[in-house]
Amino acid sequence: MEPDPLSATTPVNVSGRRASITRNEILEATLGLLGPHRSLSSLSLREVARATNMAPNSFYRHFSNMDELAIALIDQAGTALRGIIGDARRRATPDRNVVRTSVEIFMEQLRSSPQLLHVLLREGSVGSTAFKQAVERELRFFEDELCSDLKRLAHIRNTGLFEPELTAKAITRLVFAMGSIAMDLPKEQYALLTDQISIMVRMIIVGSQTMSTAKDNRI
Amino acid sequence: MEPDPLSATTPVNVSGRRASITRNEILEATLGLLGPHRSLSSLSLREVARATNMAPNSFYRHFSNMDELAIALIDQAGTALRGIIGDARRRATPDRNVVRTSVEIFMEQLRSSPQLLHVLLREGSVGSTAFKQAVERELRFFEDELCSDLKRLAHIRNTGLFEPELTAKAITRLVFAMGSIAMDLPKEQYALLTDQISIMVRMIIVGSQTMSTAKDNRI
DNA sequence: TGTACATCAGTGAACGCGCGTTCACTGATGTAC
DNA sequence: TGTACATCAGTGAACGCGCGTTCACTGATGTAC
Repeated sequence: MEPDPLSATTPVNVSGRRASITRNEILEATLGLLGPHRSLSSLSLREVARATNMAPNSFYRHFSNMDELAIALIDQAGTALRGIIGDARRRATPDRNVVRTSVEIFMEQLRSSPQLLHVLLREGSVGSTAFKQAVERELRFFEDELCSDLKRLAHIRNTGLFEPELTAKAITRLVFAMGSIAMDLPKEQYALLTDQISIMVRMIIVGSQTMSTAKDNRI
Repeated sequence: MEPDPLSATTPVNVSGRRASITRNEILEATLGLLGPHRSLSSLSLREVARATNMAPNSFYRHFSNMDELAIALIDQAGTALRGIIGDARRRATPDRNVVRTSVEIFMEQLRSSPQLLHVLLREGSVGSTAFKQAVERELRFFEDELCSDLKRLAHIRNTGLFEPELTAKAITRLVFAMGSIAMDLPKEQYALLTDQISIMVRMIIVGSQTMSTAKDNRI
């Protein structure tokens, strides 16, 4: 017999009060609210409170406003995703094509935890300045890591690379833009999109290599 | 002497009622509300009504809800931008580099009427399904037109093109993603961004050309 | 071990506000004769 | 030209609702002695 169905999952005192609320519980609950039609900037403080099963004003014990929560979530998502991609990169064998493999990992992550990527793919275009800067910062981390990879790869293969920073930026932004499209498509199309994105990335890399040896790169 | 300051700009009856309100007035007023921190999906019906200087319920004489207005605005923005780019393309001389010229026109449009581009650059990731489909439709128009251009260009220059559709899609998405970044930067940096975007586009095109003649395009 | 006390995370109740939407009204405009 | 009437775009007032934020309270937990 459960008088309150929530008490089965949440520790509750005799007074009916939540025993304790961790910052992470709030972040997790907020992630769970994100979806194709719900972005961080469209969430209300009270929605987050309901999802966390706490009183609305309890929110202020952990964050001073929704912007602060959003930024915490963006930082967390960026760190998590870079960790995953970094791990995969370090495990990558020279046998497999590195571009293809990386795009596959990215798409797999998109499939398994879309909310985490939602934060990085879709929140950058709206919201407060601090908000957008947090997303930009995370994207630049990706660009920097990718840029190192590209340089190392070019060195190994003994090919040149035209404007490595721009190449990395183009790849990052394009992959994230395509990932944003993917989020709205049925999962059956992920394989097709993985192919398409891989080809696109390959075009940029091949273009960069070719331009590094060309005499005339006037644009 | 103006008893009501608004009557100086808006025809008002003796009863204090707006003489007439056109659909276009509402669209224009809505565009004026958009900015770095304000997207279509964050606007309220009452905000639009205030900006149009009409009673909130008058909104329903023109649109059945905010989504309908948003879609009308997206269609209008897409048509307008394609017109501008199409004109410029037809006027382009073979002397000037076509990529560079097109990117310049795009960036100039971004500078002169950011609100119009805002609708296409930033509204695609949030909002209702119908909403996002409207943006996707407009972007595909761009892709199609660009694809024709690329094929024609390749034919003239007698170069190949690997996967023209994908090439066009990569360019479109990348340029729009970079344009979205540009909207938040001071205008002094537009020249720099124009350079960067031009190089990125060039990388994709050169990559596509190179891959069309390569034997091994495994990705 | 037991007692007194300080701290502070969580909360119920309340607030004022802007929101989307409805209803019935009004008065300008067009139409029939 | 004048009159009677229908239409309908624009509106004032009102509604119920969810919102962010505040206040004072409570009771669990840690600390001093």
